[in-house]
Amino acid sequence: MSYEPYNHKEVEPKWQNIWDENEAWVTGEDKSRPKYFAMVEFPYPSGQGLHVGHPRPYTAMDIVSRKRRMQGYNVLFPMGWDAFGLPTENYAIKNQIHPKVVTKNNVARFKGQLRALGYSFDWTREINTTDPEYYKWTQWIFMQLFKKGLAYKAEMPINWCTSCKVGLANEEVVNGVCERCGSEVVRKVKSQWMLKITEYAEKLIEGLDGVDYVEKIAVSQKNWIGKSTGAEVDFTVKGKEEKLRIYTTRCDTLFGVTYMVVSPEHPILDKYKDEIKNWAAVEEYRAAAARKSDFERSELAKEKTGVVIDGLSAINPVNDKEIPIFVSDYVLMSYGTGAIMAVPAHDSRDWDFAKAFNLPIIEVVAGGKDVQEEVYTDVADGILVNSGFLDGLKVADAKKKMIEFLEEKGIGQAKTNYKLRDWVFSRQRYWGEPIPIVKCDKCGYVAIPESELPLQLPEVESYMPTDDGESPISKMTDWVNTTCPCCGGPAKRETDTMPQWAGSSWYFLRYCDPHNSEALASKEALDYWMPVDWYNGGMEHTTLHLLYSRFWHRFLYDQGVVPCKEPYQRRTSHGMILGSNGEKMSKSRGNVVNPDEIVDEFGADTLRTYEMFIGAFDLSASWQEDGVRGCRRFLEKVWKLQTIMTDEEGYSSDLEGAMHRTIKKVSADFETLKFNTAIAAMMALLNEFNRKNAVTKGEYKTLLCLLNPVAPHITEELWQIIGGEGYIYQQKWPEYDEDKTVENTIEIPIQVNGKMRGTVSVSRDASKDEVLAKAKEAVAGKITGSIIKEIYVPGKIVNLVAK
RNA sequence: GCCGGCUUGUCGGAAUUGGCAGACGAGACAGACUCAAAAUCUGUUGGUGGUAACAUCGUGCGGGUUCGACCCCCGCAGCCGGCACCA
Repeated sequence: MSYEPYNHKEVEPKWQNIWDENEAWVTGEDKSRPKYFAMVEFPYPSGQGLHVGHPRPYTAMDIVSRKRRMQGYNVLFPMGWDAFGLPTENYAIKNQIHPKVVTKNNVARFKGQLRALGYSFDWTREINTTDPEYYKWTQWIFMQLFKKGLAYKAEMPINWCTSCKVGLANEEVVNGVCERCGSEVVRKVKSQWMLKITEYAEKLIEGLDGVDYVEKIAVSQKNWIGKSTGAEVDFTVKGKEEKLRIYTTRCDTLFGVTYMVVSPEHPILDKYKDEIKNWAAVEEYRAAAARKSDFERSELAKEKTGVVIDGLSAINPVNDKEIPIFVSDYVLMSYGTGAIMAVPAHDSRDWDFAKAFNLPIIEVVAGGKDVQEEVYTDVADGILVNSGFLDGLKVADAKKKMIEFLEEKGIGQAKTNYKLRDWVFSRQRYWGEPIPIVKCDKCGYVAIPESELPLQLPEVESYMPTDDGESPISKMTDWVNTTCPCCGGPAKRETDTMPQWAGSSWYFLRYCDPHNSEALASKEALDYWMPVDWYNGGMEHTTLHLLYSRFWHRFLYDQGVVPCKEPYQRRTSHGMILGSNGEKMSKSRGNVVNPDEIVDEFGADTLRTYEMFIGAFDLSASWQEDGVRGCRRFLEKVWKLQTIMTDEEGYSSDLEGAMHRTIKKVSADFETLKFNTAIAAMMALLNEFNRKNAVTKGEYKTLLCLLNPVAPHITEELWQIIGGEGYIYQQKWPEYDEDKTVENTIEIPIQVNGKMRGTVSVSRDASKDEVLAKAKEAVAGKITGSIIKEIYVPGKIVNLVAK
């Protein structure tokens, strides 16, 4: 057979064009076929273009999508752009180019790069969060949240980025600095739009039961929501009617309380200002705390600081003991009630604080070491002591009994708390969705009529936030001044915009029906396509994006807009691709690899194969150029098989088992994200052909079909060269026969006292006695003493225990 | 400090989840082809001892459970990631 060396520069564009002409990846309209909705996280189209990290998840889900098509599913595998965001805006500010233009250019670049990688995205369903026809529905969903009371304005201390001049959600503050720009974050009071995600805390926990998320993702969702059950207890302020309410998960330790702590923002301080003798010191402490971010206040291994409130003290309601009250920044106003009871014997933070301030430590759970020397927190099996009516009880029983007592006396009650906080939804920025609300002096905040959606971004002269931190839109008085939809009087539009998370919180719905102008998607489309069957994304989104989008989706379900409670049936995550030095790729480290160069030199199929072969999909992996070369070599060997191909359509008898085993392994590994071992299995099969120096046409075809999802261009070309029917992407996924995956004679390892001493060949259905007899014979000279125990795991191993 | 994850040859990484540790790839070494090199092909390749058969050690460290442990349990160290001292 004539043979030309493999030229990826010809073959890859050729097939990309043919797929386009054939509309090979346009989603089928036949809703009687079983559907499969596979989704990757849509990218933010940054100015840097695609990074080698992007193709890892895209290739993985492309493999799944291509396999599903070959299995006969109607596949929806869409792509879009999460295009609102700060880098674009910052670029616009710097260069005075409209962010719309910047976005358009970046999208064009990304799209070209993705095309060159041969992904089977259905581009007829492309979406862009900055398109008014898209954000019309983002605004519409916000409006529904507003109408149901889940969007509200609140004056509250927020995280304020001194550089971006925007408020950040707690979730967006990383290591005490702004997640996006790295500048210092301080606390500032501002009126913000908030979304009541906390109202959905319980539903968001429950929803995890019905879906298939990778364990660690489900765990981080739960930890983030942070449900805890405990009790609220009222302590009396001595000599006053005033009650100081605390939240505790350890109400069994109430007898061990030796002091109380309130957060620096606690209202009780201002209220009794005049009676606090050391007010100057308290005020100074508060001022210092206000300058710190939550993160700094919670910084590790920090010395406990605080000031005793001289002039106020509290009475422990269970034993009427008088105890001091401190103010300290280790207590946060944003969790619980902003005040705690301190039990130094059994809480390490309280213990540290008590040691620092020389406060008494009273043991109330026995079982640890001396609590004066060491805190005792792991009290699951502990028994209550020094605790009046709780003495002798186990911790769990003591909790129950104490709650009964508190409720009976009216001084406390059981209470469930969540760590989750409401979502700060406003940004004082230009490049985001306008919030479709006006403020009227008479009517307050009013939603604009739905018929006026989309509320489009006005053109502004400068994208720079104003010095007072208001959005640049606030200067557009023509746009800002409007009439109240309620009373017709003068009103002002909201000038804050939505965060980038908004557009990505529902995009999967739009993919189902992207051109619908009547609704975010038709009921028919949603009924058929939702939920997303498999959603893969980065670990960095497992708390923020995932939780926000689940929240919006669950809300829409409650409103009857979507047919299912949860948006994603299965969620997996991929690991990062690191530089060859094992560090994160970054310009400053000089270890960035540009995928364009790899595609140019080695081809898209090689890049795809390498990114899948690089290591376990969910772990980070470091980029090795030698590994890329190895994958190119593999593909070239597959290419060369055409020179040793015979005309037989079937499998040769000596390789039949290997063929069936490989089909089985590759099929299973693609489902469990073990792309690396799937490719290794195909390499091993190829080596078999080369060892024989022959491959039948039937064997070759099967290998090409298995490899096609990973390396679609070269396999398509080879399919044509060897005269396969139609296109390879239209073939059926290879099937295997379970019986043929098992070999008739198997090698059984023989151990003596747990150490390998040899192997024996036996037939697959050999009896235990037969195997043991052979085994003893095989290792006869290696046994000292007599055999006292014989272990045979059928088909696996023999272990002879001798003494 | 808390919560996850990780630690296996020279390197990237496998190991059907308690059953032959090191698949597959890379690198290195040797050979073939070549005037030569590259490419390609073939072979060898965890350490130690031995001509060899083979023996022995070996999955971060220390213990344990088990006929048998990379895998399970207890303790420790190092690295990576996340974090909101959550009472």
